[in-house]
Amino acid sequence: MARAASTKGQTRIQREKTEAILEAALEVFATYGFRGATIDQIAAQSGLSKPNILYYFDGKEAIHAELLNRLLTTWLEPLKHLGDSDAPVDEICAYVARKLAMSRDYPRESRLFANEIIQGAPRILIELEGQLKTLTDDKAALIQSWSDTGKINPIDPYHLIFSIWATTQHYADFDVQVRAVLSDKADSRFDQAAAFLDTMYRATLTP
Amino acid sequence: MARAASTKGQTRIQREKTEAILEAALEVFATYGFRGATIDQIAAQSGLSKPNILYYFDGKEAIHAELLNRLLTTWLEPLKHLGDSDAPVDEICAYVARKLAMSRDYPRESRLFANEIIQGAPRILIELEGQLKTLTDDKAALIQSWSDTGKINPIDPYHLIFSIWATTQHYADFDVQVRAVLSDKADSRFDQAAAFLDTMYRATLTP
DNA sequence: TAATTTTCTGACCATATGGTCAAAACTATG
DNA sequence: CATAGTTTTGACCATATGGTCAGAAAATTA
Repeated sequence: MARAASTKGQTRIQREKTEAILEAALEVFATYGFRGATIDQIAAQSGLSKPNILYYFDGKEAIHAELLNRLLTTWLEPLKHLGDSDAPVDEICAYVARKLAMSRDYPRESRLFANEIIQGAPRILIELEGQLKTLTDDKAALIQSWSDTGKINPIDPYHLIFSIWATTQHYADFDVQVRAVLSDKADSRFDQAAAFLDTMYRATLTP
Repeated sequence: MARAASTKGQTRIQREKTEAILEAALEVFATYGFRGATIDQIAAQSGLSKPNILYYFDGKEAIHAELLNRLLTTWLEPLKHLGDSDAPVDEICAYVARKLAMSRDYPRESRLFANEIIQGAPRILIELEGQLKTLTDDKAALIQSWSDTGKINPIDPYHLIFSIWATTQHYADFDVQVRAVLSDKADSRFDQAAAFLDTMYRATLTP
């Protein structure tokens, strides 16, 4: 029997099929949210049969859980890299750039996350109150120390972080809207965004 | 027979029940998205029976369509009020404040909209490419003119608008996350946000 | 108050959906 | 290649869901 959630002791087929399912599920869950997605859609998307999918995962919930599980780590990665620096403004702008790049390169992951949060985070709230809060508190303290020592303008570190999340993820989550508004200028939206955000955060933070 | 989408020539009962249904539907659609929401949930929420709901609306799609229809106008209202001014920075900051107030006062509307956009805006894309784009082009031109005449710092007006949408709507759409991170400081989140955003946009825009 | 119209409901239907299972097909290995 | 183990599937089930309809209940009008 299969159904291994861990990556240990898996056969080639197990690894391949599990990945194929998660890849397809990411697409489907990101587009329709948990309740709106169906196993049949994931089956169609992955080219596997429904029973075959349920051979590898214990159900719809389990697939979704595994996706969220893998996602959170990746998602917090850019923020983890925010470290102390002699040039805090550059450090924060670099974080903004990394985060924007993630919206460009992993839009589905961003939407999966967004769907979950908007709908009240029923299956990830614990992680938010744990991992996410801890990490954010940590980095907010760092930013606060820069603020206190006059290395950056005095601002609320938490809301600075929120604004960075909001502005960068916007380009993944609201991509259709961004494209609709920019229409012919939409192709270079990520480069434009990078330039704008860099300008904005430099202006905001530079003492 | 009922099923009037217009507000004309309605009886008292028609008006009341239609509103009750839309109110309940807003709650449900905002929380679960279109595909995730069920008529039974709307029935339970509104205290009406399912057939009774379908007596007033031609189906799930029709309820959702009516909600989106009413929403778009309200939603674009704050941006419409952005007019020419001798103090463009104040004008834009006032817009930010209005938009943030909408997130505070109408979080469900914000989430309804967010759900729709994230999921690819299948039933509102036309409006985005029409009304929304037209209005945004209009206001972007205004901001550009301020930029050109040196009344505000030179910035990309479209991405400025995107950033305002992103940062303000974030407090409605990602409310659970904001609360989880701020925990005990969460109660005053809208006041904190107002102060932070005002600081950020003043720094960004003031020449 | 009787007739007429509007509103509401229980019972029902067709389809969609999450999930199961026995057996078939396939793979790896002694 | 035979056997043991793994993977896959068609057929199936129970429940959920969008929606219908004939008639009952309530409201309105004559």
